[in-house]
Amino acid sequence: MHKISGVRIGDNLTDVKVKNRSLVLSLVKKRGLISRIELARITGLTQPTITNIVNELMASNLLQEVGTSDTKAGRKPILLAVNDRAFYTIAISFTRHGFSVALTDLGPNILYRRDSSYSVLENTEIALLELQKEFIHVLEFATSSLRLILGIGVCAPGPLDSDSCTILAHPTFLANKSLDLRPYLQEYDLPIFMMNQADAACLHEIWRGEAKEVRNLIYFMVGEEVGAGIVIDGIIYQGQDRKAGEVGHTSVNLFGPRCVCGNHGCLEMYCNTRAVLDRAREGAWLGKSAYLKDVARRRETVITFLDVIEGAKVGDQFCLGLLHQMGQYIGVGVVNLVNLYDPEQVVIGGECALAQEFLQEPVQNVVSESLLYREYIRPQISFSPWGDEVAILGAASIVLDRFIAGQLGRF
Amino acid sequence: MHKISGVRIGDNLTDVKVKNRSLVLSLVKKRGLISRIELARITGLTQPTITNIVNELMASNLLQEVGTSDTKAGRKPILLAVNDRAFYTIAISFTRHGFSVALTDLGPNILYRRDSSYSVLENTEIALLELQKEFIHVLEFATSSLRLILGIGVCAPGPLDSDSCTILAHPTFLANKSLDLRPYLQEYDLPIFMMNQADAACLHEIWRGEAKEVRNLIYFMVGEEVGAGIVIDGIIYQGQDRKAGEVGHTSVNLFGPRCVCGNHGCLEMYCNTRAVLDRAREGAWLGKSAYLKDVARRRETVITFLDVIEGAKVGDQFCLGLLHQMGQYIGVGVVNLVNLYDPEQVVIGGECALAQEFLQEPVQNVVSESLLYREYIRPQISFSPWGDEVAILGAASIVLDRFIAGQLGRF
DNA sequence: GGTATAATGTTTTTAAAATTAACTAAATTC
DNA sequence: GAATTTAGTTAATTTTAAAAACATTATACC
Repeated sequence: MHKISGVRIGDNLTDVKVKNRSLVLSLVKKRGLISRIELARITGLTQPTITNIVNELMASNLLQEVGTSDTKAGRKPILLAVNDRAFYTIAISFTRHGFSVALTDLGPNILYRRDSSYSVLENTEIALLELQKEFIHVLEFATSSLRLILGIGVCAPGPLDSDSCTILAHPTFLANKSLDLRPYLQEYDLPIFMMNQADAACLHEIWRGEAKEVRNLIYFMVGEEVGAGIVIDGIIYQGQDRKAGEVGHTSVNLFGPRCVCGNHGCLEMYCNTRAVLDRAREGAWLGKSAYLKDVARRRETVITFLDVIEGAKVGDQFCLGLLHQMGQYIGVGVVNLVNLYDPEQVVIGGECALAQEFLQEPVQNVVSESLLYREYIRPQISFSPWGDEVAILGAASIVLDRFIAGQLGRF
Repeated sequence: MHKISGVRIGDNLTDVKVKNRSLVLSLVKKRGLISRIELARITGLTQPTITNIVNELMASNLLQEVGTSDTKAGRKPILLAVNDRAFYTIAISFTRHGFSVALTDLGPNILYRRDSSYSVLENTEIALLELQKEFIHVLEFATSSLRLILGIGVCAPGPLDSDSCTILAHPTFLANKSLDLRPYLQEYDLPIFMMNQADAACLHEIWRGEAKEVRNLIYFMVGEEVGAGIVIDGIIYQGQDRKAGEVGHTSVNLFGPRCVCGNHGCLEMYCNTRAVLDRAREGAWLGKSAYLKDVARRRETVITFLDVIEGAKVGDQFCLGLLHQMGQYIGVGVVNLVNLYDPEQVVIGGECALAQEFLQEPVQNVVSESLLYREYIRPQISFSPWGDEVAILGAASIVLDRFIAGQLGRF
């Protein structure tokens, strides 16, 4: 059963200690400000135990006392907070169009960031050498705190293998072969952690976003790719081989056209931004949307998702219709996910979240009409407000997550 | 965070003890025969710790020494086994057509069983009084071991509320209102645990079926209902409100006809046995199948799923076609589930499993052609061999599961 | 303004768990 | 039949959180 060679599955006293310290640290991180007595109440641990744990974490410079809060009577509780500057991470995010390297603290706040675009890079090898250069640039910026860097978090669309630090396939030109990133990120021998972009973004929502205290969460990411991050009992679930959450390639029209993945009528074919833009271009071409036709002519460039949102904002009926339809398709995805996972909350993220004001209603309507157990459950559905930055913050959150889980030493 | 009033989320020494005893007991249960030294190796606990735990479990009569096994040299390891007769459970299974009450041991082997059919029961109240009668019958059979009964496990199709021991809705006539079973199962004040039938069957596979050592499992149940049991990291996942796994009501044809649930083109509309039988009856009526036409005429009764299987076995092309198509639809479900959950194994159960020989190939073909990450992962797909008995064995497994998890005292 | 009260947080002692190290037991090998 | 190998146990130790007593710091009320 669960025989993972070298991993203890039985518990001993050290495990108890590690788990309780993780628990306290994560509670302080998620609550922001919290007193010892409240920690004791929430965890069920005794006050002396909390005092001891807090003392240790303060000795490691991870926790700080920051003022007091009020009570009706009696001694005021001392508020504790995580010292975000205790440790740092290197965050690397690959997208379809380029990559970014950043230095973040435990916030994770971005302290320094460098972006590169594939468009100016001739081939994969040149791109990776560029990555190496940018990585070293960031390390140089961090020079005074090098010892405090916990590790490197990498996220990318498409399949990865975190153990071998390899991007197995990438949607744009990097994809020619599987890419082992280790040779390019060797300085200081920092540990590398990799995750799918949806899972990484999900970790960001869990650690400092909209879902900090959610036990069971689906982070539904809809952009050029459609995928999901899954949180079960407060822990991200990636599947047996870290390939879970591919909701974009579940069939929602088994009689529909074949997707590039081999499946028929994949959800992604209906609700990703590319599908919307294909319809937008057609609408512009056929003159169904005066706004989009004008954009296409004036800018002599392709229409973007932001153009569609802009069109909707100025009242263009065709753009409004496009987003309404997109919302309905997203709603279908939400219904399927909720019927399968019964989460407490669904956070909708990715580029589509920029169109929240136009998507919210159709999504909610589809859920109200089609969810199997709508009489009994009503999952909270919200949109991520984090925009583009979620990619790099997600990458940083991978390291943060490993650190707080206690699998990264240091405390 | 996860503040469940009254539940400790921090760990202490007692938690370690309970967890390690649970772990040892579950390992012996799942392995069948195992020595102390192997337990030590698998768990990572030391030999003295295992000795202590085993001594305690033997003192509770839960473990027994049963012979030795061989080694190349040295002392032979003493094999340990769970004493299935140490404790008993009452298992109650509701189906569309009736209910069963049984006494089982920890095997769980069925020691005594009584079945009732709704068809001879006038209304819900009479049915529930019948349930009470049967329950008392079973208790009378168990009279000498009453003290050793751990609890009552109940499974049913449709939504339940385990906390209030209530069937919220039932597909057949019991459904008129939500049913609180407590008044009818009060004798001896046994604890009652309820679960959806797919989840219960899944627990059976985990504890003594085909998936005893699987970390991440999907039990895909296809019969009149279509649902799934989900195992994540060795533990059944039921969702925030125990409504997860409703794969039968995920849309696989969002432009398709409306399902009774409100959603469009639900998977259940394509691959459940009723859908197959509708097509079978039509085929018999239109004379597309000589075999089925003959069955319908000869027996003057409706065609059953077993008839279709029988037809396929004697080479009837129409029946073969029906099952082939059913296999393809099941395959679509499997692909969607695997893309979402990335399990180690998928067990296909329910009435459809009787047609394994005809379904296996089309299911596997769809998976080979449509699974997103077919290059990287190859989940094991198998059919449950447990037939009808899985319902009552599943109900018993609910209690077994709670007991071994340590949430049911006694050890 | 001083005393009772209430709430937070700490120190000291204790109990309970698994570990370590040393040991016993039972088999094979030569 | 002695050396070796493997399984299992005993006794002492370490480490953890709990329990009980205590210290600190605020409000309330006369």
